[in-house]
Amino acid sequence: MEENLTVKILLVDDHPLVLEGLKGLLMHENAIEIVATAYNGKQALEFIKAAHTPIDLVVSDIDMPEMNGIELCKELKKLNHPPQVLVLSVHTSSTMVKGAIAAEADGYMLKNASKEDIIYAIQRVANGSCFYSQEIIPIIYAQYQKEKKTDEQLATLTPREKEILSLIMKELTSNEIAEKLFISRKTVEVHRANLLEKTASKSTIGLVKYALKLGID
Amino acid sequence: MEENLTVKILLVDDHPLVLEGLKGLLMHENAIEIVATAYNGKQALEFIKAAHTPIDLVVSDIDMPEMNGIELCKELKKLNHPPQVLVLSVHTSSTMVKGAIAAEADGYMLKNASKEDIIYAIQRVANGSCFYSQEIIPIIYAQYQKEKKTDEQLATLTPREKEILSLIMKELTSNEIAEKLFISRKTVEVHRANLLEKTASKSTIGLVKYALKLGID
DNA sequence: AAATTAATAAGGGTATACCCTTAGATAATT
DNA sequence: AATTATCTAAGGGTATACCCTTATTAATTT
Repeated sequence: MEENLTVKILLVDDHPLVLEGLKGLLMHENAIEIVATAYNGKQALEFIKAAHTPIDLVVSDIDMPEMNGIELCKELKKLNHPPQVLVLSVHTSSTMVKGAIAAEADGYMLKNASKEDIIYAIQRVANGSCFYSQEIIPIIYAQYQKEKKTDEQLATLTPREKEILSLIMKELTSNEIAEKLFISRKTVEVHRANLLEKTASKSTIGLVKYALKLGID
Repeated sequence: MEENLTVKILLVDDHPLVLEGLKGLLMHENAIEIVATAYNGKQALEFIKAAHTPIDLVVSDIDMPEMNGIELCKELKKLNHPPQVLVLSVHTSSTMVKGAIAAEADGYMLKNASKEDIIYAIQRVANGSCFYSQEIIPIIYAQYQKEKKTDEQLATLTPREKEILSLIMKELTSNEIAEKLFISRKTVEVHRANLLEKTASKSTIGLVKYALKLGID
């Protein structure tokens, strides 16, 4: 992409079988050159740092001894010219997916994908795009569904309560809220008490947590 | 999928040209039958509710008069046997994408996609899977990158401060924290004051907002 | 050796939050 | 017509949070 047309790849997986499988898959792609393989993140990182030929793309497993794929990705992205990183994993758990995204991985591919999908993903990521298995989107999706449920709980708050809650969130005291709304401090306190009860909070802290879940900030 | 092999589709878009384009694209797919088209969400919803033939898949634009695609999706998913919904949009903004996900859309496809991708997406969603354009994942991705940045801010908190912050988040008072940690209430208050200063918070409310951003809850 | 940072503790003071109860006015609902 | 929900207000009381200052100890860093 930058100077040479062939994409230089480093494969990282602690299972020799998987490495062999990937090699077999990519062997016939003539725009792809597998420069090296590594058995864990540490080994991969050392190779990249010492390499005379720059690596364009790292395809890495997550579960590995010494240094896992997410840590590897984080370290790689700290480099001056970071390679693209495609994470290849069996995990569909949200923590893994989030971890990879937070580590700035350019792609997250599930290992049960078809040959075609894997080749497609590698080519996409190698070209500077990203690729995420469709299966992982419902995981992020689940996150938003939680919010949706609490959306209905918000409906149980009266308009005035919502108004006061949003002022509380702006770090206003009861006195300041009273002044702003031209009502008594005592009235504000009644609303606060009702808010605490409705949200089952022990203190304003719980209230703030509740409000943030609903996107009030 | 359920009783008939052909997927019954309703197309929704306020631009006749787009409807024509979609029809043209899907015309030659013999597993697909375009049952009807609508110019906005309201029209589509009315059609679905009145239809004798159940609709398997609704392919809808977002920007439309009367009722937009996200509202339509929300309403559709409230039905007893909700159809699959594929949102088709020009928007790459995170609010749109999040909105669609929250509305339980089964797919989000960008309008600049290729013919093949559109057909692939429709078939995937029609089969009960989901499909999201790869381009939208970095949008959700951006969410997690924000967290990463604040991650470094957390490092400025001392271990003790982090410990106390997490107890504050559990709605414990200074007294309760003092008892738990076998230290004086006054010491806890010093830590609180330092936390407020470090996080530039006016009160505990700001502290809670800060902590939640970092995933402490 | 000196300086900085972190954790600890304390006293005094004010404002705020939260608990309790009671109660009037309005509007919507049954 | 009667009930219910909402918003309003108030008094009294306690606990908590937050402000100010000062100070000792230990560990780390310069």
